[in-house]
Amino acid sequence: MSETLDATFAALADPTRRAILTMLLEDDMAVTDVADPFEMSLAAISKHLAILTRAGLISQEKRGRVKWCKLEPDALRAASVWMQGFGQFEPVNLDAFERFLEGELGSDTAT
Amino acid sequence: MSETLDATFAALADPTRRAILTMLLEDDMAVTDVADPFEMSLAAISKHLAILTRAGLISQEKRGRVKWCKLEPDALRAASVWMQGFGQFEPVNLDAFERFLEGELGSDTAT
DNA sequence: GCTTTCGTCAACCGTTCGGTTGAATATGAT
DNA sequence: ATCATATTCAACCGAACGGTTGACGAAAGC
Repeated sequence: MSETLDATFAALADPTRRAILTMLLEDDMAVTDVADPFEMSLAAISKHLAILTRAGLISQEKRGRVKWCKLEPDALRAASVWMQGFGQFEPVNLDAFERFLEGELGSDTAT
Repeated sequence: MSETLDATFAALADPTRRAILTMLLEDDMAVTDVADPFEMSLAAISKHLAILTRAGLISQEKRGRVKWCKLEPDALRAASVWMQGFGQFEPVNLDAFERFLEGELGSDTAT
């Protein structure tokens, strides 16, 4: 359990990996497409994806020659709960977040 | 902001440091007392405390020859809010989401 | 004063991390 | 069959990590 937190927080400590997770929020992606926006070798991205997979934050499924990466947000729950234990701050500052979301959904309907 | 998250998550990725934070949940503590339950040199604990301080997760104040360590749970907000973003499964515009987070956390964004 | 306690600093050590390159392995397309 | 695409593997690199030890400075105690 402690090892889970180790792996989760360590995985989240890298900006490239956080960016990857954010990209996967939109949709599942192939490894090559994940790598595309980064100025870094495919092998490096492959390693980052392996770390995210080991932490359980994503899953990878090979279909044909393409390996699809899928966000597994449930893996964040343990870490989130741990942090809530320190919650002198509000669990979620949801007021602002919801206002943000409403503005978002109202203005940008392009997708 | 990205650097803040880097530092926060990296600081949280070590079980010793998480244990220290948990101890400080109870009360402020002197460095020596923090080190006491660990089977590790004082210097090592001192380094861990420096990392936690750099991440803003604790503050240290020297009174006399004793340096007191105090939990600063607000520093967890940035990380917590970031993770909450993965709990909401609306198709969010992520650029706007980033801007939202920056506005939310603007107070602690070091220059 | 001298000594003890508190804490950091500096140098070192082995391991892990984040990246590179080049070769290797599958699978798909022609 | 051949060629191209998708992805990983293996070896390597420099930097950072987590720990140790020993010396050091600053504040308290006797």
